Amino acid sequence: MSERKRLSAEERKPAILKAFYQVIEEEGFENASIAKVAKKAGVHASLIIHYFGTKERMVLDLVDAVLRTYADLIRNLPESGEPEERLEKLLGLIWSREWQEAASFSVVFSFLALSQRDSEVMSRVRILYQSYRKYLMAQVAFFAEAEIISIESISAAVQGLISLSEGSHYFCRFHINTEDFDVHRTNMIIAAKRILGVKG
Amino acid sequence: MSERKRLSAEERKPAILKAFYQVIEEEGFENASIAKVAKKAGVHASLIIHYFGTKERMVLDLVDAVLRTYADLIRNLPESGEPEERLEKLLGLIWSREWQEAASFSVVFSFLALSQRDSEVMSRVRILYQSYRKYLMAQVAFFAEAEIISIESISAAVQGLISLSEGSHYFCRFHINTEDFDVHRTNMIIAAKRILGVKG
DNA sequence: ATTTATTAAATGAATGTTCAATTAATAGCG
DNA sequence: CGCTATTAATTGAACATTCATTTAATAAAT
Repeated sequence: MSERKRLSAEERKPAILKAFYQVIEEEGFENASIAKVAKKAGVHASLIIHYFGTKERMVLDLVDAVLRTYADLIRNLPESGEPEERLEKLLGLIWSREWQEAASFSVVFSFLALSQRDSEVMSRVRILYQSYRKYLMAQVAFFAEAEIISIESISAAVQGLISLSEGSHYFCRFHINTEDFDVHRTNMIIAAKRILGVKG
Repeated sequence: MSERKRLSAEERKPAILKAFYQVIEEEGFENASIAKVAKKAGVHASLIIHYFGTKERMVLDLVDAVLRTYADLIRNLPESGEPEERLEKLLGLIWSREWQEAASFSVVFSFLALSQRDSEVMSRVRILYQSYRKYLMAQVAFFAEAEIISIESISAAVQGLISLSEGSHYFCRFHINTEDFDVHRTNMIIAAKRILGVKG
């Protein structure tokens, strides 16, 4: 409840975006009005317009921020190390709690729905997946080269991996119980290894 | 542009829901107002309130309708036949165009986002997944019994299958090109067979 | 004659946005 | 240092629209 005021634009804008994110999480994208965001951020509604111009642009800025979270996760995936360890580390990270909780389900799904109508959002999401795909292609090629996996096609294996991980992260909440997360993780890593044809 | 009027409640309500669905698809859940739905359905806004009481209930009715679409797909999955054929048929149906296009991405994702705040929606979605899971458990058990697959745990395999299929249906649009759908389908069936340890 | 479908008109609250006013920090200059 | 001019952050009040919903009236079918 600190009544701090007079922040710089550089500090205020992220604070507003954070408030926006929280409002979406709590009340849904369809109910996240500028007035509510302003209240949550502790500023006047017109300040939001002053900084973002329109609500539309604020949405786009939040989309960017959320996608950046995922881009950072991908950027921190292992690029070096011995084949076996690297593979273990990779799968461990994809099914880590950090990935699972990188962003609110509610927010992400609203943005993915939005991507179907908004070509700006769509293209940004696609760029993200492209980098994920590119990274996995390189790694799977490396694992195949090292002969610790057995696959027919690199791109097919990568498609399988991405689909499994996305489905697993977003839909497991509906078909497993909350306390089964650890079991689920283990199961998914087993499934991933099967898709990759991990030897041994 | 037929100016048909005076439908029975039985006919009008689904017509309104269809219009609602279309408005969500075109303009997004957050912009789907009663006024727009009324215009699309060719009726007065107050008629919508008359039939559904509140917008909230109309949303819930549409959620039900969409979930019923998926429930019907699950209900029509094979329950009999020789093991090999049945497995092929099952995977073919999961990755059929019918499943892929069962409902609009935009609508489904908005509803899944909604499920995070609305316990009514959440419980209905979970019930659907439960029936999907139950069906797959029985089938996978059958395939294992017939020894055409090799798995450690039935529930782990089923979790893998569901995750793969969901991830594949919803996220493939972001990491593959539109014209690659057939290749994608093939790849996913291969991945599914690996998860199941299909022999031969 | 009664029920049912449908509209008309009006409601207050909330929407995103504009523009001018106000306050606080910063920089220039003696 | 201190005074002042300028810039930047923030608010206030008003805007026309749109929102979901209510109540009463009308039209058509039974």
